[in-house]
Amino acid sequence: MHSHNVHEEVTDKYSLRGRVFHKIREDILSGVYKQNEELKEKTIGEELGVSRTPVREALRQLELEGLVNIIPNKGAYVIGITKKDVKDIYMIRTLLEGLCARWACEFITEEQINELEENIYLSDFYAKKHKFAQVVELDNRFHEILYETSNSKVLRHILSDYHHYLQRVRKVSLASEKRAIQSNEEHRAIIQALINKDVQIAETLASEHIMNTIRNLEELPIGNIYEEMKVEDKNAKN
Amino acid sequence: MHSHNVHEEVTDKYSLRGRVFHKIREDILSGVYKQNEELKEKTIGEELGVSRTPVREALRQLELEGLVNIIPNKGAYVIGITKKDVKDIYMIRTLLEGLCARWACEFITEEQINELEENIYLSDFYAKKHKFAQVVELDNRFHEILYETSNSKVLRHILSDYHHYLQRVRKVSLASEKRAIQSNEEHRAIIQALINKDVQIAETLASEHIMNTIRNLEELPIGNIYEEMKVEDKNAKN
DNA sequence: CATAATGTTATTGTATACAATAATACAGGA
DNA sequence: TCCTGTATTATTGTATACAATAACATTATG
Repeated sequence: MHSHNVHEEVTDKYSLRGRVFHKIREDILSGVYKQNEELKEKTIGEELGVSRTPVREALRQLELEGLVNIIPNKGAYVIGITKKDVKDIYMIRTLLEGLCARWACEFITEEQINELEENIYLSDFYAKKHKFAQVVELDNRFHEILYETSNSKVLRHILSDYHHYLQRVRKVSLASEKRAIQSNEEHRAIIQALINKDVQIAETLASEHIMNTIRNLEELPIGNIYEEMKVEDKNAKN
Repeated sequence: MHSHNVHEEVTDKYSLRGRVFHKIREDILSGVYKQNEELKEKTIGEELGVSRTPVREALRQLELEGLVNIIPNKGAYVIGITKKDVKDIYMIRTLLEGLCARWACEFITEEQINELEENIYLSDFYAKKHKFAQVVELDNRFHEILYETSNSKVLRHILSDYHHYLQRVRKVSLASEKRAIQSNEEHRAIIQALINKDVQIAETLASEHIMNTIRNLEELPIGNIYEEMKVEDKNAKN
């Protein structure tokens, strides 16, 4: 998950290494590779038509991202994400999104407000048409903008990491018109608080937005959310 | 900064790549390399007596750690840490250490309590003798144990990353008997709350402990804390 | 038959060779 | 002089070769 890094996301999407990195990450997060599956440099390299070198670099990075466990001289294994990880991340986000909104009150720009408002408008449109892929994409964008408005590289980065990490879960969460519309309403309320520069309200609404997401997830049949999240083996620490 | 990863710290300290990685990281965090300094694969490899390959892998990882900015086909540059980053991390930690203490109430073990109590006892001893290096080391250990007691891989990891990241700053912070002793008192109070399983108090005390650290830092002459943290160049985003 | 030793194979770890790209220096012309 | 184009050099990007290690199978031995 990430790199809880105080870092820019500079991993070039267009270099060979960057492409390999993103490809493997997507395949792990979307369940193509299963828990504990071994990722062999040679095999992956052949699949993607590249040599072992960029694959190795990508795997080393994924190790830091926490998605892969590398045992020296042995191999790289998929770590994946557990139910508890998901729950913990949502709890952490509840706090940090609140902090983000608090800071945003001070730094948000006219331009960002416009972009956020346009985002919600579009999202309503797609939600009503049940085009949930677009809704998820817009939700991504909404939060990314929000993270920018905090004016904090550190906070933006950690939230961005977590948000991306939960991509798969969110796809389920937003796949109903009711929740999608409700989510948009919550977004709208947050923006209004930011416009009013009402620090307390903004923080509370942003926190509650995440808590509502947790609640929404818990109301869904568990199987749907976590079906690809296999039980960890006995070596897993937490 | 780091990988805000939901990951195990598996980077092997004893493999070539691992050693190179840790060496460069330490050199960045301790100020051997300055802001924006270019890190050349060949040069570093020669200095450490290894080829470019492990250096490259290390640099790619440091990119994810947020300590290095890699421009494709150009080079790797030291990012470093700004005053604002430090402040932001402390703000984030204020929230997360509170959450950690809250969770710890449920999961802390007898053994962990003993280890924490021993830790404080020792720390007082060294503080009175003005052996501040040991005090810092024990403070590291104290917080690491605390993070373990949260029973959350995710939370432990992010807090661990931030804590390590601020190593350099904390060395200044704890370098007075007064602050070191006070810090120990705060630690003692936190443990007592954990023993009593008083969730509310534990959370508050843990949060306040971090806030006190910020306050303490701000009372020190700025130069001491940040002297190696150079101004970012115009390309820096935040 | 079970087990230990050994040889074989597969896989990762590291070094190096070559290709692609970017920075630099220099020369020529306006 | 200043600008521009070109050649040279330095550096990174990728592929590959070789070394070290681990996993596996096979054989020998009790």
